[in-house]
Amino acid sequence: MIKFTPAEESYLKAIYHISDEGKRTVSTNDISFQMKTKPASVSDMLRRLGEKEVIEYRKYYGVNITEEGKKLALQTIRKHRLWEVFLVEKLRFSWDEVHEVADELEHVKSKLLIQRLDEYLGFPKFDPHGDPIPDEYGDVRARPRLPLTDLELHATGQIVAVKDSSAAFLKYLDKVGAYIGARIRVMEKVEFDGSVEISVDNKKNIFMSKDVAANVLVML
Amino acid sequence: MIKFTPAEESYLKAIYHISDEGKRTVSTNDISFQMKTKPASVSDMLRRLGEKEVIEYRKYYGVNITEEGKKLALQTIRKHRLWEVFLVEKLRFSWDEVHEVADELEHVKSKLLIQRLDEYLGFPKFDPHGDPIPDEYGDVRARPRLPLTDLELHATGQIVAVKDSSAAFLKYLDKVGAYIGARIRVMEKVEFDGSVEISVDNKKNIFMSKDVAANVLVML
DNA sequence: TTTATAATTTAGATATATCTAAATTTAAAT
DNA sequence: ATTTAAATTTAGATATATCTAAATTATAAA
Ligand SMILES: [Mn+2]
Ligand SMILES: [Mn+2]
Ligand SMILES: [Mn+2]
Ligand SMILES: [Mn+2]
Repeated sequence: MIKFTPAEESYLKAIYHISDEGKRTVSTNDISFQMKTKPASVSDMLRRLGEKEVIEYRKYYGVNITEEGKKLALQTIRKHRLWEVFLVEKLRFSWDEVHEVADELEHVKSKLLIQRLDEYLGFPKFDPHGDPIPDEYGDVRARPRLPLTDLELHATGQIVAVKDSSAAFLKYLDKVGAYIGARIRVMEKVEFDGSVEISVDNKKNIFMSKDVAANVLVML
Repeated sequence: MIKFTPAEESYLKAIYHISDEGKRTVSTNDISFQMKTKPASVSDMLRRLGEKEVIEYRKYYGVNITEEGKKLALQTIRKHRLWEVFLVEKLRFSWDEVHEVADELEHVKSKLLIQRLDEYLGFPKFDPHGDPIPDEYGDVRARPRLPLTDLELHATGQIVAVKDSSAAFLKYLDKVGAYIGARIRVMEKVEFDGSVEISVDNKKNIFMSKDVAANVLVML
């Protein structure tokens, strides 16, 4: 069994996430941006991850994650999301406080720990941001979801996830009263700036700029 | 605020534990043994910890932990023991499975996490091995405890902790039916080899070699 | 097709954390 | 008071993970 350092796991996770956003090949700069490290540091890491065969690395042409790499990344993502559920469900963290802590907890090495945590949490399928939790084999069943901006006028749906998980964005959603699970209806669409007005749980109405709405993911 | 790496925290914890066993001054070799690293590595770390003023380091003469260092060590010990309680109480780990995992979890940096964990666990005062959990200011109220070997014939008491926390020893105690909280009475003391026979909860009798009994700590 | 720009890699530096082997110091024995 | 042995430190090496500055490569523009 090859061993991976926390840094290697984090880079691999980043590469997986970027791949998952549609890009087949991931560039050094993409990773550099995501990881907040310099491109030079990324190049060095890519060489090492390539040697460990979790990515295919062609100098100057970017990387593709291998099947082996995907599995590993999904294990780390699984741990990250389970810990996020734990922090919110058991330790009363708010959804904007969990990410940094989960980024540390995800590297703790113990298979038993994660099995038991999963069981203790009741085998949750989604994390506090609505993202699916891979099973122990790395299988993820993503539910179909689309940005709120794609909904037609008068369409109804349910908020199921957020695209941006930054504390700032999440706190803003809290403030206006948007949350995962909320039943919504598009009350108005402003052509001019793409902003929308939605009703939440048939109770209150919320105005959202296009930027905000684009980061709110819904299910019909 | 000076920052400390996981390795620095671990060394400091080791130095604290060795100091706590009576030694005022801790030697390089003592630390090397405890940390399972070479004396050369220890010397290097001591230089760094000395610069950060958590220990007083006089070359060739060993180290003394400072007040600042003691505080820091106790914070790490607090985290370690709270996580051990979590693993046993919530995740059904056995007491011989928790130490290595807690050794990783103790380095996760989040004040809120530990506050909430403490609260979630109901502010436990002792870990699964009977060791006291320092409060958030580093105060420990150690209960008086003595090795089972010190008990007189026919004396009664209660098992409150173990001195050796190795998996092998803990599993052995499980096997013979000794546990923290057990009410015991010394039924026989063998002069020849120092072994003892004790009754547990007035139900069953256990034979213990001197070596085992010396690592079982009791309260009268 | 040449040239310029942007992306990327390499080289060399710093910091942490470990090791082995050699040098040094302290403490014990003669 | 020497000598020796044990403990400790230093020197030099390796591995990880980062950086800045310089060199290289690929791609877009002219
Ligand atoms: Mn997250
Ligand atoms: Mn999440
Ligand atoms: Mn422990
Ligand atoms: Mn313990």
